[in-house]
Amino acid sequence: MHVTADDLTSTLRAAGLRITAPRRAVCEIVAAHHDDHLTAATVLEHARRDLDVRIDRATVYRTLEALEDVGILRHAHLGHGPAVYHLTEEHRHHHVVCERCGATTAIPVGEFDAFVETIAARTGFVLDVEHFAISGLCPSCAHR
Amino acid sequence: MHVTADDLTSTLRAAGLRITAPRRAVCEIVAAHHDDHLTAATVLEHARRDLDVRIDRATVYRTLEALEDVGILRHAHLGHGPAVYHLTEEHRHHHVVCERCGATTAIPVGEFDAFVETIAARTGFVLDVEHFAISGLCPSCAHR
DNA sequence: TTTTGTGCAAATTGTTTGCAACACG
DNA sequence: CGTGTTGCAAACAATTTGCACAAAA
Repeated sequence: MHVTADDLTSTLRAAGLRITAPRRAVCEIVAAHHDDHLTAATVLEHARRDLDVRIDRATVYRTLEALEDVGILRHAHLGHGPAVYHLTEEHRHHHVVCERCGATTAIPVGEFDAFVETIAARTGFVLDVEHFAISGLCPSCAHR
Repeated sequence: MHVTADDLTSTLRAAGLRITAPRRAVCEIVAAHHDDHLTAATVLEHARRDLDVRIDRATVYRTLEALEDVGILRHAHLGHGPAVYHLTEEHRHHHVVCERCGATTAIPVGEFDAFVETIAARTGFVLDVEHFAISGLCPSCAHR
């Protein structure tokens, strides 16, 4: 089963944080859209539209940050534009973004393993390949 | 020998662009700092300090863009913060940036070849690994 | 009732754009 | 001279911050 809004709020509470209406709303949205590319703006939108709650954008950022601090959420940068958030548990693929048309494609994590290990062996750096998407040209844009 | 400021201005001129004082200054700076991590702000700084020329930031961006359009310059995003520019000719390595302390390390291009080919074979995407730096933890930050 | 969290508004950072004046070719 | 360029100032997008007020625990 997937992570639920309650899982998220409990984790926040366990970390000594208070559970407020805005926080609960953000948790619900994050849980409900675990496989989307959630941005802070999207969360705000969902709060207003789906839950009919109006939260300030600063609060959205702060709540997302709290969830990240607690370890259940992460954000990634897919090219330019806003950061996208995803549950740590759910993220089982990386992204490649077409720098011309913006199309994104998912790449299974395993595809990166050999590469990450090579770099670790050579440089000592432990890569976090998913934090910044890799740029490139999608098949159709590449044909030009 | 390295690319000179004249090489840059000639290329611009060959593309039908006019050579103006600001453009010449930017070309000189780019040529002189071919192995640095030049940002638009840095270019501006050098223009003012080293060349005693005051260029507007919009002009710096436009000139850098012109150089990119002409194919002799590229920019990359090393984590957050401003884009860094480098001569196409000179760029013989990629970067990995420590997400904790910001340290960057260079990785020879060859290190990526196998990976880029695997992705191309599997997805048809032609990766441009250098456009967005890869995030990670440097050896010392990783030990925590 | 004492912290912690919220909304609001303003600040920040990096980059882009509209436009009138300007100058290369 | 005429079109490409510049500087300026304002617009932008994403995110952050300061602060008085509100509300969890």
